Amino acid sequence: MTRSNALPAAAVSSHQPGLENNTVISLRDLKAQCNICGMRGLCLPVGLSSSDLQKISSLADTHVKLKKGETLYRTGTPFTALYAVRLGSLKTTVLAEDGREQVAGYHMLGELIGLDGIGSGTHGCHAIALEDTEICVVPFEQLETLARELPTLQHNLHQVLANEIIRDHSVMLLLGSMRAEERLAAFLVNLSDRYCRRGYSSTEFVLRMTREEIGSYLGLKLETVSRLFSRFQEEGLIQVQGRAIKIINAEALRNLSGQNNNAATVPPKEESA
Amino acid sequence: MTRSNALPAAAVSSHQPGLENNTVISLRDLKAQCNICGMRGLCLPVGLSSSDLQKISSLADTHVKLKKGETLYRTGTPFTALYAVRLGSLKTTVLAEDGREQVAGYHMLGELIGLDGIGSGTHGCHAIALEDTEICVVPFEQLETLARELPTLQHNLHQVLANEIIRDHSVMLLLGSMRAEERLAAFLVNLSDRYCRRGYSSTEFVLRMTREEIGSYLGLKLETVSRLFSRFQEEGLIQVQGRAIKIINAEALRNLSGQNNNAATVPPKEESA
DNA sequence: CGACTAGTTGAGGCCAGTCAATGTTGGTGG
DNA sequence: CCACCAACATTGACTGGCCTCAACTAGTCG
Repeated sequence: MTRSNALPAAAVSSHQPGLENNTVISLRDLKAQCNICGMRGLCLPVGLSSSDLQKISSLADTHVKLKKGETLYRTGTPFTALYAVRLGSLKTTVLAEDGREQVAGYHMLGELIGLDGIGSGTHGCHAIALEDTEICVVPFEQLETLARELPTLQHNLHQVLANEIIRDHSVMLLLGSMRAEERLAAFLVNLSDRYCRRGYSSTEFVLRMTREEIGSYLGLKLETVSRLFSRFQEEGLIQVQGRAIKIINAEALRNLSGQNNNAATVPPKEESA
Repeated sequence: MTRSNALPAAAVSSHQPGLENNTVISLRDLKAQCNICGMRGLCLPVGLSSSDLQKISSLADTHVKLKKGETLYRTGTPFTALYAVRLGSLKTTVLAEDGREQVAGYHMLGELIGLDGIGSGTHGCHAIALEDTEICVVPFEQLETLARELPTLQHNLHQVLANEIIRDHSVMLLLGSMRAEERLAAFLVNLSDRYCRRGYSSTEFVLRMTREEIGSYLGLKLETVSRLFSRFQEEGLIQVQGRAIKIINAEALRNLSGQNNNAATVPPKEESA
């Protein structure tokens, strides 16, 4: 639990969030501001002038590096900032009172996490890096202040929050009314879409999480997940080699998942898992 | 689909949302502003001066009455406003692409719904009255404008959004890792708490929804719900008479639901379902 | 009164969980 | 470099909780 307080010399006056085991670095010198950040269109929906982006990027010039397995924040720690994933990926997990833990979401680059802390002032879940990960820290108080000046930013923030609600609803639908094979298919389709949107292959990717973590997210046991991977392979839907996945029959997967791919009529929208 | 355009004479200039089969009435004359509305502390977390409240209440002086079964908004209809429940209750339901429908939440007086529409500009679920219901319409554009002037209101709005995310997470936990009896117990405990917070009995209340709707929300079939009600009664946990519920052994229910009632150490927070 | 909806209860089946044995992979230190 | 270990993954046999199908009851409304 060594807590790094090596704050950058930057003008960010926000209180340092409860980071653990992390290295805090300043990327000011690297000129890694939001307007040259590749994630710009994902993090904050487009529609901001470059001068506005300048203001935002000056907000978020604190960065954090996490090694695989390290924690960005924990349930109950004070909420002070939102976090944008610049590189890598994380899982968020929620805890039941009785100790049961469940993966609430997987987050990859360009996604904003920590939103659930706004309500109570403390984080409502754990965020743990699934691989070496780089995070952009956005002090929330300052974001709120800036949002009062920039209506577009304000609206974007509201959209990000509302999209998280939409995402949660689709997970509820998955958990509440889909069978195991449908859940796993939906999971793969979702990952595929998100990789695709980021310019990666939609058909070949490497899972960053264990079978158990997948199961936790989908409300299944790890053995069930493993069996389904094997079955999907037998049926020619995918090829599995450990965590390496190759999608062979995307259409069949999409049908299984309940999302007919004539959904091309619907504009693809950012939806994380 | 008769659409009432009987807008009140009030100064609300917002475009009328896609209401269906509803009567729109002005309560200006009834002086039913937020600051005398009994729901003030629930709707918008406290911390606003009375003059600020005045501004907000002038925003929300359009009211809607729904009869049982009527729709407040539908999936896909344009989002223009948030809705506060003044009286009665509603369910919201989400639709899968393949037509499957699932109850996403039950909302009673003092709760704010329609939040999910912010993201895409169209509603992401249906909202249907479970009984005769009165709704307070809060035009969202104007709310955003006002939020830029009133930091407290701005923050409250963020909190309401974030609390919805928290709530969804607890539903995900329920659906993903609890057994049928635990789910139903959690449902009853949740209702009990919410009635209690509103000054109603926490031990005797009347369900506003069918067994099927309960099942849909909990990821169970109606027969399972019915059987569990019977079993809970046999075991002396509750008394059931159709939709009338009397909780006999609240502690046992709470234990079943995974929320030990020593959770009195944790400040009870508003959490809808 | 008949038609309809909501709810209860029973019998049987199936999907996913549980338990257990074995195989595979990746990191570490000698 | 390889042996070793721990974590991760696969597969099989069996179990059980919830679903499905079905019959019946109770209350409601025209």
